[in-house]
Amino acid sequence: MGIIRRTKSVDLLLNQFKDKENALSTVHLIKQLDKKINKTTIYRILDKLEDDGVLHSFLGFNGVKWYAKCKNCSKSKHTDIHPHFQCLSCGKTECLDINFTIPIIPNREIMNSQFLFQGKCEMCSGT
Amino acid sequence: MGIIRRTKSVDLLLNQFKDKENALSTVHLIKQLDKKINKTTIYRILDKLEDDGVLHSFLGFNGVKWYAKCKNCSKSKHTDIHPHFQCLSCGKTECLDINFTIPIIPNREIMNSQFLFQGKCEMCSGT
DNA sequence: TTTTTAATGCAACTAAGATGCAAATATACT
DNA sequence: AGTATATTTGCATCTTAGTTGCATTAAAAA
Repeated sequence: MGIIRRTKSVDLLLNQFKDKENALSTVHLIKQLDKKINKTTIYRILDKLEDDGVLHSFLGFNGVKWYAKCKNCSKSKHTDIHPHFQCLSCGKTECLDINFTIPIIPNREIMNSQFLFQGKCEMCSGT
Repeated sequence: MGIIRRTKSVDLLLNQFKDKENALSTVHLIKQLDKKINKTTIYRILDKLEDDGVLHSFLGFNGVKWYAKCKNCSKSKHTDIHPHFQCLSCGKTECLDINFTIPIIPNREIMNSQFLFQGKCEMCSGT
């Protein structure tokens, strides 16, 4: 369905992703925008922004939904296929700049994929 | 912690996985074993069977937890690293017999991974 | 058979997300 | 600008997966 009107709430949400390269969870966004946007509205706008190819989403290891900016996607055509990474120490969750190819599996048509890693991020691995 | 006692409930649950190669969701198991085992018990036993390396779990695209038999795992050492597949038509969810290697990502220590695909299974792809 | 200890059921709770509807607001139209 | 129209929003309520505490039950050990 996508975004039709440029509302205050849409701008507030988009601002959260500005200048930030890592992913943001719904839980985080709801907490962050408490008193400013109702959580129902947040869920709805995120949904629409994903439809529009502005954001993409994935589920973290605990089942919470995360959103991150798309780079080259358009309406209903999410072309970014990359793994996501969650840090066990600091919780930072991000897109990895690694191009993953979907394997060819005999007799099966693959239409969607998700690659998720968990471990210690650059900051927390202490290198 | 793992399974210590061989109870009726443990047997009932293990029976669900007998002769079945595909994964089973908690939702399915709870429905299936309704009136026989309490859902809390189901969650607890699944948890323990995973600890024991009998089953492994993963989250489906909708955030529901799935369990499948392990092949070569032991207590606290899950060595199976393979993708999982969910059929959009029939819902069948299964382990794919494809060995995936975790990529080396500079400065990041990867401790856990998940590969999930969605599409049409052998039956539903109409080949 | 008794004792010990783990497993179970139950009720209540938590938390993410969805839904229906009336009120508010952005955009189009004149 | 002022009004009409359709989309958004907030709110209350609901749904559903999963968890917790505790008293009771049932394995296994003594």
